[in-house]
Amino acid sequence: MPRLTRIDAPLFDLKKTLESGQAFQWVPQGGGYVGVIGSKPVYVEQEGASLRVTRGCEDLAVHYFALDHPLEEIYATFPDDPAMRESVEWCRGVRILRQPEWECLGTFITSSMKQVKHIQQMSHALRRRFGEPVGEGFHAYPAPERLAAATEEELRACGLGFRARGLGETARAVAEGAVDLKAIHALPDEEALAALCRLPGVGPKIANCVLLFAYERVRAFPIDVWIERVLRHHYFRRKRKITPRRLQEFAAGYFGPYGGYAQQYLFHHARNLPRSVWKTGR
DNA sequence: ACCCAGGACTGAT
DNA sequence: ATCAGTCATGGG
Repeated sequence: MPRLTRIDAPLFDLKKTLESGQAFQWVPQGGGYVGVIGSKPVYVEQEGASLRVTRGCEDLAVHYFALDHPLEEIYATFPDDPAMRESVEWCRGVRILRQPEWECLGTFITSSMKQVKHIQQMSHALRRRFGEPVGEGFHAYPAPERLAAATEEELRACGLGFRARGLGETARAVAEGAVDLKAIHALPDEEALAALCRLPGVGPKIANCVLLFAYERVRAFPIDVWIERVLRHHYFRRKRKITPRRLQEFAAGYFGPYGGYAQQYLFHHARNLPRSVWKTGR
């Protein structure tokens, strides 16, 4: 274990943040977590209102864990309703990470119709198989050039199934320069969403995840099966015919300028409720 | 053995 | 514009 440095991390919940289904690489170890930020192997653990991280990775950690996000101010913008209050109470301290663009895009392309546990497995398989070693047995997320050069069979061997084509083709588009992931930062939300949706294997849900988790578009509101359940259950209990399009419009207007944060809290809270909650009502 | 998962895409109404 | 069918895989 490398030497650790303490950094301030008020109003932060490391465990819930890393287990809330936005990043899929972190492995519990020795009371903390191990993973890779950029190209550095990192160990991080929480101790009260501070973090202890691998020496030399302090700045990386502050940026990656978004310790500068004003959480209390963000909570104050949330709508005041029972579902939102319960989610904030349970998820207090969860932060929306700043992940590298390609790493986030790639992993979410593989997320389609997969449970969080499976996404973690595929992500680790891809790193081990194609990622650059960064020391201590860790691997960076494989560069687009590397995945572009892989055959679809090799990608499928990592458990990707039908997602292999999307990941390979999108890797190719990025590697060839047909898409500039950095340039998307300069686009307004709608155009950035459209740009991502043009990539193979990327639709509205995955594009919104990437906008939220890599482009700091804290208003982006990805709607997956869980969030759809939450929205229908809490906000459209009696209405039967609500189209996905209508749900998306409601979310954009109702949850405000930090809708993405609200979404993440609703998502993580709902996923940790007992199954029996969802059996009745619906 | 079944069920479902942080969906996208295609082709038919 | 909606809608069903299809696409693979593995953990509960």
